[in-house]
Amino acid sequence: MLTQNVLRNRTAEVTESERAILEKAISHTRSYAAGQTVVRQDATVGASTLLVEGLMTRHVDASDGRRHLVSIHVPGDFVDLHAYALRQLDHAVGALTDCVVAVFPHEALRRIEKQHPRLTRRLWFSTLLDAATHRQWVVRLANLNALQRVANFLCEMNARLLAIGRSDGMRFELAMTQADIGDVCGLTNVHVNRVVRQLRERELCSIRSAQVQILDPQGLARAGQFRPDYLYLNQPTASRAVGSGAPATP
Amino acid sequence: MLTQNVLRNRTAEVTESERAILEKAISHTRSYAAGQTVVRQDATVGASTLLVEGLMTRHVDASDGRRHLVSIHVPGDFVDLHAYALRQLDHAVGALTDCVVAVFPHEALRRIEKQHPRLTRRLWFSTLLDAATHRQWVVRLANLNALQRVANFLCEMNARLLAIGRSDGMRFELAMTQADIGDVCGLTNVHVNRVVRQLRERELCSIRSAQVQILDPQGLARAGQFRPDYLYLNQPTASRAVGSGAPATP
DNA sequence: CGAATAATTGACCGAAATCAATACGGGTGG
DNA sequence: CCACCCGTATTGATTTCGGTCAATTATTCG
Repeated sequence: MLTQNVLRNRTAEVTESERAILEKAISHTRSYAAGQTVVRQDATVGASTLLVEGLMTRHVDASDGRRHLVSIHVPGDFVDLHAYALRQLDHAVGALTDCVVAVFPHEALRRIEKQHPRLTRRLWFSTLLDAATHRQWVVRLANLNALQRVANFLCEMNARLLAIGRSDGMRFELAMTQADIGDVCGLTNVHVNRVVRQLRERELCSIRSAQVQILDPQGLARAGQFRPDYLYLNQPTASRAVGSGAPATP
Repeated sequence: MLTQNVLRNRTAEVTESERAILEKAISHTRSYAAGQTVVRQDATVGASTLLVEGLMTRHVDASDGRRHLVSIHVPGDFVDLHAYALRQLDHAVGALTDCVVAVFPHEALRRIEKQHPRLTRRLWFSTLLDAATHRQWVVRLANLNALQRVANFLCEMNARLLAIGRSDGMRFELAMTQADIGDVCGLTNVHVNRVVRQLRERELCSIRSAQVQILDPQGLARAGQFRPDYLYLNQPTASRAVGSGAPATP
């Protein structure tokens, strides 16, 4: 069941029959090794990618060889669905870890668009949630300091992985190097390292060999000013809003 | 003709008949004074807003009173169209300058969705372009220094205003304070001021009483690593890609 | 085991923030 | 018309956060 996690991390849960329709739209699956480019920037693409296993990035290759991350994806994410409408991508798609993806030819998506308006709407909806995540990244980068950014990012990944059953809320695998985290948070690997140490010293969380152990969920969320509602996630269990939420005197 | 600029800044130009359909979906127009909140965060909204005149922001109100900008909008932008599908907003919408907006009740949009799939697709498309702009903001914040960020932002605004006829490519009005620019670029007002001075000294551009005068378009774009293709804009005239574009050895 | 990759730590530097004071500009009201 | 005010812009002095450079230690994996 390749689509087992599709949209599962999102408020709009797909039904069983919709899942079946999606399964039929898959032309094939493919594996990628960590570091491989899945879709080259500026390529005109004829298919969209559903991530089944692993982590993928969306990034811009800078002229100096650096890689500018704009997005990270977990299993169940439709990585480049928006390419279906945009035709041309403004960024590249790559495998951050070893990955398995399911490929949806745009032709099949076009058929779905014609025949299943309800499902189509959900797919579109998921692109809007991508945009919401982008906005969270903007806030993180523009307004938080190094420690806050890393804490915030770890909370985000915890929430997203929790929604697809890849985290129990306290512990999850995150196969990213400190340099990768730096790319996400706009920091150097060296400084990420220092921040990670601080998080450990403050007993908020610890990272050891790609395992993130959250010691103080509330404290980590507070430290990262993390508000899960941003992501419009299903919260299967715990961790609702943390910092009192928006007061906003009317 | 309130919708005169709608989607005009985008690749997908609407036809005259589509414009007429949109006009009919407007329930009323409204004016807002600079600084006013148009949509409060977490409000459930029943209408979406097309900006007709002025500049609007999308932002998160932080607990410390600061305002975290995630987006800026120019005339012709459907500011919160995505709220139509999301129902609930993850951020507030505000008037940065005095504004005029056209209000589209979601009921009317629902009618359009039923009867005009082609137009519906264009509207959806415009939300994807919002996401593309978000991605550009992420890159700007994560990877550029202060001078590059401001230069990049000015190029973005120039390109977007050019597309709707509010810039001639060399000069445009930008009714933002240096503190506002700082909110966009993740900088303090003080440092924005220093950067603006540098831009003037390097003869790239000058800003005087809300008028941006671009002295060296190529140089400014280079300084800001600006690539207009990000925004999927119609380029009515000049300024195609600047820095050779993606080489990407296959 | 040994090579490569990743993490860690220290010393030093530099970009941007902070704090603080001053100048400007344009609108208001006497 | 001018004086006053308030928001904005400007500039300097100082501090701090994060980057850079460099070396060392762990891990991982073939």
